[in-house]
Amino acid sequence: MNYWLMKTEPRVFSIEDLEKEKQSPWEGVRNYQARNYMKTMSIQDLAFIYHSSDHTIGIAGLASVVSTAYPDDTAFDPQSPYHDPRSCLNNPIWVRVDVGFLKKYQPILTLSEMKSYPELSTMMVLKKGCRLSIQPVSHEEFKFLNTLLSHRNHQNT
DNA sequence: GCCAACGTTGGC
DNA sequence: GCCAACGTTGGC
Repeated sequence: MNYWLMKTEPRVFSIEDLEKEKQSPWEGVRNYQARNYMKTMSIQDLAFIYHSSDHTIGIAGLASVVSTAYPDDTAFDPQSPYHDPRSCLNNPIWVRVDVGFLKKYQPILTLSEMKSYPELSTMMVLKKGCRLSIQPVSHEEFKFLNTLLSHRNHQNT
């Protein structure tokens, strides 16, 4: 089993949206490195959902990977904001996976709080200028985060 | 809204 | 294959 961090702008798609929909395609990834990571995902992998470009930035929830990668057909749709004319049905460039809602973290584990833990200093998302929207998370990082987050959620529910 | 850091494009 | 110009990301 592998662990991931998946970025989203909550104004476009938030953890609340995923909670409502229970399951959703993770579409619109248009970066080769992120795509390649998605292609290596397995069912039951776990992914932190990270809210970026918002007034509250940080880890907002947890999702499970519920499908392996398959063609992202939003690339074929001229009406879609994710349209890419280079990608065609018989030779799709872009893929997506489906993710299922698991948890919402309240409050969000903010970026600035994450920066305060030396255990998380290796995380890609904390590296300055890292724009990769799908990031691998190490087992150690996951373990630390999971412990931290379940403790926090306990205190608040 | 600003702007640094990054990824992509395209001329050569 | 190099690299300047450009568009985008994302924290602040």
